[in-house]
Order: sequence, then C-alpha cells, then structure tokens
Amino acid sequence: MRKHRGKPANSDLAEVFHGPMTGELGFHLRRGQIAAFRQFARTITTTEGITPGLYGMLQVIANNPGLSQSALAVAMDVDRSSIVKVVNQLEEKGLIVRDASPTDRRRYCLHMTTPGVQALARIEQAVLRQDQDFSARLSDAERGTLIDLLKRLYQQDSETPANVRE
Amino acid sequence: MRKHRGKPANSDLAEVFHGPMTGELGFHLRRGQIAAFRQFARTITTTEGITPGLYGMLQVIANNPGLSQSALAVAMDVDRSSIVKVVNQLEEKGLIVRDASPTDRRRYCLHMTTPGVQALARIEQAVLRQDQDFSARLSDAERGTLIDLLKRLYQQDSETPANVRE
DNA sequence: CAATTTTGTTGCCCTGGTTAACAATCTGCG
DNA sequence: CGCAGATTGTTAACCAGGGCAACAAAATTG
Repeated sequence: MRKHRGKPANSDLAEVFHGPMTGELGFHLRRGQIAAFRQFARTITTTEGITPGLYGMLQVIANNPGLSQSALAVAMDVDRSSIVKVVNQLEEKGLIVRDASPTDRRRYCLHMTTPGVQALARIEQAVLRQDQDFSARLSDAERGTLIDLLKRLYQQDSETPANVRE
Repeated sequence: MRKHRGKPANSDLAEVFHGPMTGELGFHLRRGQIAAFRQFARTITTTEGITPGLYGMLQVIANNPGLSQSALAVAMDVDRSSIVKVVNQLEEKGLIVRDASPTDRRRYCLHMTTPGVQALARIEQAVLRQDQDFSARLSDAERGTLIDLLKRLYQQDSETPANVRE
C-alpha cells in the first residue's frame, strides 16, 4: 500500500519537465508498470496480501503442477535462492505444498492445496477485474494492440520466446 | 495426504504455462519493463554506472534547474528521504551540486555541474540509441502508438486524487 | 567405485523504497 | 511582534526482492 502525499504548498514548481525522456519508450514503460503495480497494490495486495510477483508464482505453480523449485526459478527468471523465500511465503499461507518427488529425493514437487486453488480462483477474478479497470481508457482493440506490441518488445529480449504459451 | 489430479508432474519442462496471465495487460507490462531495464543495464549501467532511476533524476534536475529536493521527490513520486541517497550519489559523482537557496536557508537548489552536463549529454545519446535498439522490432508508427497507449494508461493513475487532505 | 552435476538451502550483501523522529528554518496568524 | 504550526533535509531502523557464494545431500556420469 502506498500513500500519495499532497504536494507541498510551497513548491515553487508548477510543472516538471522531463526533457528528452518524453520520447523514450523505456520511460513510459516504467511509468506504466509502476501505475499498474500501484493499482494492483490498492486492490489485490491490501485485500488478499498477494503481490504481483506472488500472484505470478501462484499462476505458474497452478498451471504447471509438480514443477520443481529450480524449474520455477527458470520460469520466473530469478535465482534459485530467491525462489526459496517465495515458496516459503506461499507455503506458510497454506496455498501450496512441497511434495516429495517419488523419483528424486532432492527435489520438491510444488502443488496447490485445495484452499490454494480456491484462493487463486478468487484472486484471479479480482486481478482480471482490476486489469480491465486499469485499461478502461482503452478500447478492446487498443488493449489488444498494446499487449501485442509489448510482447514483441520483450520477446526479443528473452532468448526463449517459445516457452510462453499463447 | 493429498491426491492431485492426473496431470503429469512437470519435472523437466521445456515449456511453462502462464495461465490467464497471458491475457493480462499488467503481466506484459511488467515483462516489458523488465526487458527494458535489463537492456539499459547491459548498455548504460555497465559503462556509465547510471541506473534508469539515476538517469531520470539527472534529467529532471537538468531540465528544472534549481529545484529543491522536496520538489524532486514530488516529481519522482518518492519520499523526501529517498531523495537524499540519490542526490548524495549524484553529488559524489560530481554530476550535480547542492547550492544554497538565497531565500530559504533550509532548502538546497539542485544544479548540474559542468562535468555533469557533459556526462548527461553523453549518457543521453547512449540512452536514445539504446531506446531505438530496444524498439527495433517496431515501426516508427508502432512505437508512437505504443507510447501513446502507455501514456493514456498511466496518466489516468496520476490523475486519481488519492492525495486529498484529511 | 569416484568425480561431477543438480537441488534446495543458508548467509551476506546490495538496491531502493518506506516510516518515524528530529533540528533548523520558514510561515501564518493573533 | 511572538509563537504555533509547516516545511526541508537528514538520519535511523526496517523491509521487499534479488544476486552471489558456499554447502550438504542426492543424483548422474564415466
């Protein structure tokens, strides 16, 4: 949750100039992402205690049942050690379990719990609603165009564009 | 303990499913921003030691000479206390200077130094080049469309008057 | 079998942001 | 004028999220 402060009454600046950044794609991308994150925090994080990152993890676990922490790390493009803390959080919340692998005693098979499935279903509805609200100023066509352009942007960056299911 | 459905345990997955997130704007926005940040890091941060955040600060200071740290905080939408560390960094690099305000002995007037102006000019060129590279897969028209759509998205957020006095 | 790799974990560090407190200073108002 | 209240910059403590390095246990390879 974030608090928007009031502008100081004595601010000598009515408007701030951003220079050449107004023409930079990365600048607008960052601001857009921050705005999205903020709205997510206002709606989902405060009510469900789930951040965008945790929600992403949950979805990947739910849609790839039994995957290992290392596989999850690869999927989320973070270090293995970072996954541990996240999985701990989700397990403490009772949303997922670390099942023992029948074939590999080192590895865990991550699975949703029944409460986890229910919680995710509920959160997912809130996220979809929030996502629609967020893009309320865009027509459906514009929204689709935006998503398409974004995908073309970041797919160039990831060397494995095939592991995103359409 | 628990029975999971008949889905196979994904131990070695070549493909990761993201579920309904593939239809969520926020998901693609986040990935796009991460990709942009990553390329920025590869090109500018490694060579100039400047992160996207620092670059943004520099541009705002350069384009609004003499602004106070509080005004900068409002412009960057972060807390006053966060500004201190950033300004310290930029000052230690010799890029900016804290001038005393002639009218208010509490406040600093932030200004670029001459080396700072030169450095920013150089960095700016690199950023613009990198930004073009990043959007190389988009036509100029598509790039313009993308920026326009992003602006309409986040401008709605900055308009929400969450900063009403209580 | 031994050597190497994989998996999960921990510890430490960094970045970047927050809140709470605080002194110095300005401002408004009686 | 004088004083209560804001504002400015600062520090300290804290937290989230991630990287890196080391490590033991287990699997794999030769």
